[in-house]
Amino acid sequence: MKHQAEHILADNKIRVTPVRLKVLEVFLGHKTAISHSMLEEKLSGTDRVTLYRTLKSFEENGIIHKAVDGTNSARYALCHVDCSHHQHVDNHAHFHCEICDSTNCIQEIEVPDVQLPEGFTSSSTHLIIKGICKNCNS
Amino acid sequence: MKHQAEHILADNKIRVTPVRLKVLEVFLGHKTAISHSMLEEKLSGTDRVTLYRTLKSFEENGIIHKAVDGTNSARYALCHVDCSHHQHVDNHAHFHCEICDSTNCIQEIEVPDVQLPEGFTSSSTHLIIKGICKNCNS
DNA sequence: CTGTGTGCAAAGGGTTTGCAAGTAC
DNA sequence: GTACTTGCAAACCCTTTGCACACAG
Repeated sequence: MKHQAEHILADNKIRVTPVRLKVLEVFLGHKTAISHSMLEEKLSGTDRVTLYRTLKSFEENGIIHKAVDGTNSARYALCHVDCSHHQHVDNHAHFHCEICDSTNCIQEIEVPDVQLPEGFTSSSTHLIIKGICKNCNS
Repeated sequence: MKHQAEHILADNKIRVTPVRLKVLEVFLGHKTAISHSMLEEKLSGTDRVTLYRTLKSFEENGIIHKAVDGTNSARYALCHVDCSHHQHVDNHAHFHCEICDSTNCIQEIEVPDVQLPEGFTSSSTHLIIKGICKNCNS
C-alpha cells in the first residue's frame, strides 16, 4: 500500500518522492534485509547513486538500520516503531545464510550485554550468526 | 625474532619465503588486528596482490583468523595455539574503535551460545562491539 | 627439477563526490 | 522561489584473476 510508505516518510518529515516511495515499498514487501544491489535489481531504471543516497537518508532518519552481517555489502532492514531519529533500537541478532546470501533479523535472539575491559566504551554491539537459513535447509 | 616466524611457517608446513616472514613479523609485533592496507603501509615495496594471497594462505592454514568487525575491509589476527588447519577457535568478541579504526580481539568476552529458530543451522557466531578504545579514551 | 610464490597488469564490485537539471513543498 | 532530490560522469577503495618469471624444497 502506497499509503503506508507515504505515512512513514511524512512521519519522519522527509520529502515524499517517487524514488523514496518505491524503495520503501520494497522494504515493506520483503522479509529479509536488503542490500543496495538487490534494490538495483528490483528498481532497475533508478539511478545507482540515488539509491545509495536514499538508503543513507533513511538510515539517518531512523527508518532503516544497517544490519551488520560480515559481508562486504551493507544490508538494511526496516526499523521498528521504537526507533527514532537519534536512537536506534535494533538489539537483535542478524543471521547471514552462506548459501543464498540472505540476511535475516532474528528478533528472538537478543544481543547480550557485555562487560568491556577497563578503558573501553561501547556505542553498539552486534551479534552475527552465519550458517544455513530455513529456506536453504528445507 | 625471525626464528619464531620461521617456526610458525614450518609447523604449518608451508614454504618459508621472504614475504611470509615479513608479514608474520608484522603480526607478531602488533597487538590489534591487521588489515591489508596496514600491511601495505608497513611493507611498502611488497606487491599488493601478494599480500592478499599471503593473508589468504595464512588464513587457510590456521595461522590467522578473520576478525569480523563490521568494516568494509577485512582484518586478521593471529590464531591461538588451539587453532588448527580445519578448526578455528576464535570464539571471542571483536572490538572496533570508531575513532582510530583499530580492531582488538577481546579474549575476556566470549561469543554466547545461541538458540536459533527451527530450521536454521549455524556454522559460526560473531560478537562485535563498536565504540571507543582504551587508547582513544585516554 | 617441480611446484609454489611473487610481481605486474587488468578487471570487477561496492561506494562516494561533484555538478547540473528537476521537483516537493 | 528555495532547498532538497535526482541522474549522470567520474573517481576511489577493496579484492580477485591471469599470466610470466623467480625461487624453495
